[in-house]
Amino acid sequence: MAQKPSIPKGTRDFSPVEMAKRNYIFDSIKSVFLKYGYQPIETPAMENLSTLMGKYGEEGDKLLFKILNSGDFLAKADEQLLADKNSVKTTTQISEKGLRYDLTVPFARFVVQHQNEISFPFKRYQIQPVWRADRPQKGRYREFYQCDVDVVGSDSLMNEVELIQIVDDVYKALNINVLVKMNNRKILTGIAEIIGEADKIIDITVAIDKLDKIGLDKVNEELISKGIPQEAVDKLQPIINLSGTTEEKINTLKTVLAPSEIGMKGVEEMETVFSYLNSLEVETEVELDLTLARGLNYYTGAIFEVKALDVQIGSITGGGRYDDLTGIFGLKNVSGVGISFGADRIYDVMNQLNLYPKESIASTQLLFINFGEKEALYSLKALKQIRQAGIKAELYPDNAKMKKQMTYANKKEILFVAMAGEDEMNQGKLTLKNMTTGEQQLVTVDELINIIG
RNA sequence: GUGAUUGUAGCUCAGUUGGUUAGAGCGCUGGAUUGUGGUUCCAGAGGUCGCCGGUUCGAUCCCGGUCUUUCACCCCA
Repeated sequence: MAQKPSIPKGTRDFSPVEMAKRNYIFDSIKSVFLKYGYQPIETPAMENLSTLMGKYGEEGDKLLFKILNSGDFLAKADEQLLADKNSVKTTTQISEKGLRYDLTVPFARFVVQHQNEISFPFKRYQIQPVWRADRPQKGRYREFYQCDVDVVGSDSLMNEVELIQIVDDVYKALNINVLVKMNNRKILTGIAEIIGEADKIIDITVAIDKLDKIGLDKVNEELISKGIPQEAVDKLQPIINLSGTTEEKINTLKTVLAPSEIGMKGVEEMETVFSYLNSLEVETEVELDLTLARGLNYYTGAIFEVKALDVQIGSITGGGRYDDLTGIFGLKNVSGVGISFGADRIYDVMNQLNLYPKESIASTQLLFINFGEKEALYSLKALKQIRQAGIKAELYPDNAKMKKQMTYANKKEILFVAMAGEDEMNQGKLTLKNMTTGEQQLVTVDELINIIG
């Protein structure tokens, strides 16, 4: 027990059965991305720390996994800093690489670095793991997969509409009922403006984002504790409590936000997106939710979040518009919009609701029993033909006891077993056994392909 | 990072108010059945009771530390 190997906290192994399920999810998502003309890219697991640091706020810097420099990494470290146990400053001297924290920042780096090879608008998708040094919890891991789709180099709101269509397609394909929540950072900025607290925009959004979880009273308490005057909090109430249809909400916002130019711009953007969604008859429900804030600092326009309706879990997809992400890396005026599907949470939802089609997770369909060298060769020839017909089939590699071979088929949930011994070989046929019913019949290879395929 | 919580066979869990050989079910291996699995019956293997240290004549049990699990906060997919 003690000597047993283990894996780091918050990481997981995936068994063949789990991989079949995960691949079904990845493949479903990927095929939707491809259908809309997005192209895949990959970036390294590790980035230079200078690329990563400062992009996710102070909190994010702490959650980055840092990689120790190779060789005698302490040699270059400042002795005074070491003596002072100054972890933050020492880190910059002994570590210059880190594991990626998300796919968006590496993508921004990619776009800037390859700007001359890329023709804009650039539509890419990226499915890779990311790492966060967070404390693991349910649905929360230190290594998990993100499936990102982004468009950069286009301001058009058509992109926002397209992303929602993609969400609609993906979750229809996976058979998960979802609700899309949408908001706009400009509206939030406008709200902060009209209550006269423009500089407190982050505190305000972080607080009202918690409305669902902690309730109105606590949200107001938090606002006050962040130094927002009671008067401003009062002014905020009708906006936080905004209800009705999307149309009604937008109309209310138009009057409330009239004094704020940026706020009105946000309302206008939302109106445009919703009108497209209506005429395109997107089936998934899309709701305007002003309490949706998303902590990320770089969103500037639309903000999305997708929640599963039948399972209690955090958001399973999120994203938004960021006008100046590449700006940090020196490329100005390139706007992007994208969303990220949380594969691991989707996996949890799929498992709980057991939504996998049988075919998607089936492995071997047919097993040949091994009776010895001559028989195995005969089976192998049949197998070649059977595999060409697209049937997943295998021969048991050893001339083991029948019972062992049958048990193997059982364990692997193989539906058919084929037996070719002397009798069958003489007739040029095979005995095919259906493992569910127990029925057996003597058939030719062609007949077998017909039955199984 | 803060505060809790968990750890006994491959898996799910009993148990010991500190005392000789720590149990069950499932699974695994072999046999009944040397061309027939999933049912049944019989037999067997498998544990330094998470790890390190302390208290004690003696620790799986008590104490401390550490790692791991789960949960809340923070933050987030």
